[in-house]
Amino acid sequence: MSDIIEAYLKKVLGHSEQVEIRRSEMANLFNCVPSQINYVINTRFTVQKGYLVESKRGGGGYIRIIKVKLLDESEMLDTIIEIVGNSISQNDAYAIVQKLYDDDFLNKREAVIMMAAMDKTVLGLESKVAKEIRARILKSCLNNLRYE
Amino acid sequence: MSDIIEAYLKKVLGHSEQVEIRRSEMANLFNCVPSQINYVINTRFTVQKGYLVESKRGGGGYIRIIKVKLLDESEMLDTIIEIVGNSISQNDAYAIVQKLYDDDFLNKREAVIMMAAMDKTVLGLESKVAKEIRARILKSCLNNLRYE
DNA sequence: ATCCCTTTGACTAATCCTGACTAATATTAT
DNA sequence: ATAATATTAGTCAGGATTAGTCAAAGGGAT
Repeated sequence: MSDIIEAYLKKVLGHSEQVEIRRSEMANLFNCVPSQINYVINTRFTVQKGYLVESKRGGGGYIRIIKVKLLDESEMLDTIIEIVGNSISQNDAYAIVQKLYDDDFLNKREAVIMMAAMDKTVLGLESKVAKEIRARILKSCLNNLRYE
Repeated sequence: MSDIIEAYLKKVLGHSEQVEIRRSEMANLFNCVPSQINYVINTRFTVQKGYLVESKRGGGGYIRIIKVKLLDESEMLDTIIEIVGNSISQNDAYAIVQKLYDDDFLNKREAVIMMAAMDKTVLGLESKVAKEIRARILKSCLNNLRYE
């Protein structure tokens, strides 16, 4: 079933940059529960695979899937994300950003922004928690730099 | 419906610095209750999105929406940092980043990085703490871009 | 028999719409 | 002047409508 829904969405995306659906309509169309649509999207339309997903709840709500072009560096980002893991110190995080800057993947301002967001005093909190949040921030930034 | 009203107002603001409406007339025009106009204004025309709203009740009453003008860069950053305060929701933070992008202070990648760092799921569950961390991240980023 | 992927549905969260009630301002009457 | 009335906008809470989460159950391959 998930494969069928995936195929349907990819067919539409074959001749269009994006597709916008109403979750309950899709569930009706394929005779499944609404949350299955979420499952398909979460497993088949990830950013690693080149898709962005936006949605809105409430009246006139929607789910929008957008096809994006992944950069050549996408695989390198996978490696770095794996290295980061679930926790990282400020020093280690800065070293990664510095490396990305040296390799011309980030420019000066981009590096400055990332470091500013991962600053020890900015995150506050107890060191262990800060390191976990920092890891999530770093991975989130890298994940969102995969495309265009 | 809210989207339609929003689009109408933005269209007028597209070729004018401000727009002045009469609430009941708008409600009539779009065939909705008057308080829906308030809803649209409160959710779509916030300071975070770069709008000021003035109004007057009683005879000859009105609602006026004003697009805020760009000041010089440093002063603009001060204003935004003041708006951020000690706590900010993801939606409001994104609106500010979007505004900075629209005004060409940030480019696409920079905006994407900042949003990625301030994502709700990235910062964690406890909403109150997340909002405080988000405010510190946003202010830190802006302050570090001041002299770049 | 076990493991991994899929399916399900109850519960949660976000957004929108509505209307009764309140508040401010202007106008008219005394 | 003051008071009463009319005319406007603001607030808020509840209901409706949509999507998200998560843990448990199902099912097929090895």
